[in-house]
Amino acid sequence: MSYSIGEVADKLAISPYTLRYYDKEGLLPFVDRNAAGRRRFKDNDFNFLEVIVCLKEAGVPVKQIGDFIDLCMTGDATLQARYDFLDDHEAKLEAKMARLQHTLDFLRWKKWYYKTALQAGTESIHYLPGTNQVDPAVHAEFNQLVANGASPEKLGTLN
Amino acid sequence: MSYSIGEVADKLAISPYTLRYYDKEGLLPFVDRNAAGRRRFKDNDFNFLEVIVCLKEAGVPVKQIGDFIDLCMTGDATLQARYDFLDDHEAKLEAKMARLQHTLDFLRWKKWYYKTALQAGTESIHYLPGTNQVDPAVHAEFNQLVANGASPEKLGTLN
DNA sequence: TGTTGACTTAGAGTTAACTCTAGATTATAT
DNA sequence: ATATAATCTAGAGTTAACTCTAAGTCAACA
Repeated sequence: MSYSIGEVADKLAISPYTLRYYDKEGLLPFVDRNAAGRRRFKDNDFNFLEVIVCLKEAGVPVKQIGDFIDLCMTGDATLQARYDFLDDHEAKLEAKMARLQHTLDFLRWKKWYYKTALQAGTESIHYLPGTNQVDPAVHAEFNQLVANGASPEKLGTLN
Repeated sequence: MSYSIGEVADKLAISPYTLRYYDKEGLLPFVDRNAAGRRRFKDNDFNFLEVIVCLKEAGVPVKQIGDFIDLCMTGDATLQARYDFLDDHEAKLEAKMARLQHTLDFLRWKKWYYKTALQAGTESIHYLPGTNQVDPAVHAEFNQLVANGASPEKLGTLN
């Protein structure tokens, strides 16, 4: 079986423009052309495409994805380099996910901050007496609740 | 205590250029100026700044962060809107982290693919006999190993 | 057999988020 | 007192990743 650029675009939920852009940037050297010069994707090409989509999602720049595809086209001499590339980006992705977990924790504490303000009808319950400045103890109070076993993803939930 | 733009930039590990850009985009309406027109950040401003940094990390566009800051400056009438904003972006971040987890799983399976190819000295051990196409059963084999209790983050590790 | 609609290329346009330059002012350190 | 460093604004420049336009080719259907 072979597929047109439009069919592939539909399957991957990305535009034909984007696929042509990737091709221009050297990400799709494996794609065949028919007699009229039109791209014909093979079943095996989806193995490459899912790697491209994965690396995109991982935040790898298009240019570097091109480097990886180059390695793939070169053959067995680059197996180690390809492994190292993936190993590197696995570590980067793990680091990013750890950062995002902290971001999520912060978002949940802020939701709790607003939930309690909402219940009081005013944000000023979190201020230091007689000021417009947030009492640093408020965050500590939230952390205390979490330390005592409360679920952070539930603490800030309304109702 | 008050802080110059350079001191704040150092603390947050972002450039003064970027802070001025954020100010231009309306993210820092709370920052005071001294007699010479220079920005003076207060201790309480760091509460706003850490929200800005958090939303940035969560992938919220600068313009939308500006909308949130506007709500903050308006007062208690916007408490619900601010809660809803954070709730929305919490959900989006959770969805993103789930996608990244799938991406990480894929990266690990590909590492295993190259680890085993490396041990064999050639990628062709994963091809269908007599072709240059990857055997779909290879991925199933990896999933089988994981289902049998192997750790995905260890399976693709060298040594 | 014509007429849609999908495809081709080259190249221009867009957007977000910086990042920097120029020219002026102000603060700090000998 | 003076040189160096930090700050200011307005506005220009950069980069990545698309996104689209124009002008033409090709395929499928009534």
